[in-house]
Amino acid sequence: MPLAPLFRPIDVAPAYQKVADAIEREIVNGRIKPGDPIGTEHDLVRQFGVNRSTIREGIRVLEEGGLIRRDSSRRLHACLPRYSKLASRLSRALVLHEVTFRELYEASMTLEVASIEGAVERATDANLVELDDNLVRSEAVVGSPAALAECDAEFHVLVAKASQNRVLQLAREPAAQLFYPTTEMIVTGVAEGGPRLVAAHRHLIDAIRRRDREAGVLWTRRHLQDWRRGFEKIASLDRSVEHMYMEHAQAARRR
Amino acid sequence: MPLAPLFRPIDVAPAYQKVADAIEREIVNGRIKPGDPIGTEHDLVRQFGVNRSTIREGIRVLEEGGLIRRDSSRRLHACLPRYSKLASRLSRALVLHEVTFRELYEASMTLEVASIEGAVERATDANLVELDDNLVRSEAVVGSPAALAECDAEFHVLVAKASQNRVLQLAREPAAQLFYPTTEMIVTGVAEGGPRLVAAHRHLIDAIRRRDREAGVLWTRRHLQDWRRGFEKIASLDRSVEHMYMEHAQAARRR
DNA sequence: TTCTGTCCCTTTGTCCGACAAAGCTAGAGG
DNA sequence: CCTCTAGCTTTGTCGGACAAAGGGACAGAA
Repeated sequence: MPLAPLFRPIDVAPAYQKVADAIEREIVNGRIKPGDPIGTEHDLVRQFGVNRSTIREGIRVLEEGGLIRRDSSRRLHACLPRYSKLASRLSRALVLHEVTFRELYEASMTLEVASIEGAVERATDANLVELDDNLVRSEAVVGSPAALAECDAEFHVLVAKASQNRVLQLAREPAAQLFYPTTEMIVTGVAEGGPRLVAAHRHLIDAIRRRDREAGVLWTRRHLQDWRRGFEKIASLDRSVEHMYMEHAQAARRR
Repeated sequence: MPLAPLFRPIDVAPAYQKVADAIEREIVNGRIKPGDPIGTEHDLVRQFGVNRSTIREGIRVLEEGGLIRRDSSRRLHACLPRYSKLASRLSRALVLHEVTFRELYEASMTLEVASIEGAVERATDANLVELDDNLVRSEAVVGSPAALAECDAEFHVLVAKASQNRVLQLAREPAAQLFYPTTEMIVTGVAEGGPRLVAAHRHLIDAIRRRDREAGVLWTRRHLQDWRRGFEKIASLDRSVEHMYMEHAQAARRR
């Protein structure tokens, strides 16, 4: 018979973890604001009363979590975690969990439609300028799959941004990052892929400008279905996202 | 006139970063599989030819990224990043970016509807057993706001799980984590809140069991609108998520 | 046999001290 | 007032050290 649970496990976190937690707490509850400097390592050594090596391990944890950064002069300061970095963590996780392209497609259908709906409703003139600019650049590289795929990824980021909904913006990003490399492959393999992609973007911008929700949703669906048709010429939707796709996300994260 | 670009910038990442990158690469591209042991710190010192302090800093980075863990005996091994941990990173970021409850509500409306649609279409018997079990436990604690809020959070995780779409599962989690504390406040403040919540869950399970998509979407909408009405009795939807809400997520992550 | 206590080796967490390289600062010199 | 150089500071890395805890092997007790 197992023992009755008389004691709860004791909290014995290593010192570096406690250092990280302490600093994190100050940032998350707002006592340290984004941009505020954290002291030097030596300062932290004095404040926490532990060795510099221990402090440094704690700093690594916070740095990886995106809560603190070193500016150009390597001084530490608190900062707002950046979406693209967080999203690439998630993309990495999705790859490791071997999600299928079907899951990506289905989730993106939902998320991109929601994005366009928000954009149609709330896009500002500044958003439209960015989108127009993206369209011009896309048209210029319609013959170059890699560059076009990059423009496509940026386009959808801009649409999400135009929705003014940061939760949505963040939620769609991981899946979108995994789409990106396949777009390049599809545009390469399917002759009319590039022009169709740019045409869809044009219709989407138009829908946003006219605040025409129906058209926005319609063209988003078509755009994604185009991706799907193109993808299915190359592979099955039930294939899991493969490891090699991560290399794009990795390169993006390092920037 | 600027110099012709004769040289590319040299990669001058610090050693600990290179260590982390090297190990990450092996895990992400599949040469090290989840569960595989990483060597001891001493092994890594030998392999990379750097000091143990440097190795340890690299390990912290990977640990925080969720790519490696220490098992009960503190030995290192690769592992699959856990959704709840990643999601709480995102929740933390959303709090720091001071997103509004309106953004949360709008995004969740999309994500939870998509979840239920997937669940209605693909839920297995095992999923239904879990949901039924959750319902029973919810009914038992309908008078206790904290416990009920926890059940509610779990319920929606289970629905997302039943959708069999892990991308969706991951995408909805950050917003859901921020909902959780407010649910407790609402159930506390609004008398009929608890019973209505449980009733909605019952209808949702019923819709999943009958594979009735319309009903599923309808009751998800109602459920969320209930939350919204309850929330608006307490505060404005345009208020930003506040720092104190993070404490729940923090506690969850530490587990 | 099965459990327990002991000894030893390994591994981790932490500490100390040190040093080169790069940034920053302030005073010297124009 | 501006520039340049000589410190001082800070970071990244190194080497070595030690206590605590885990794991394994082994002997003795129930």
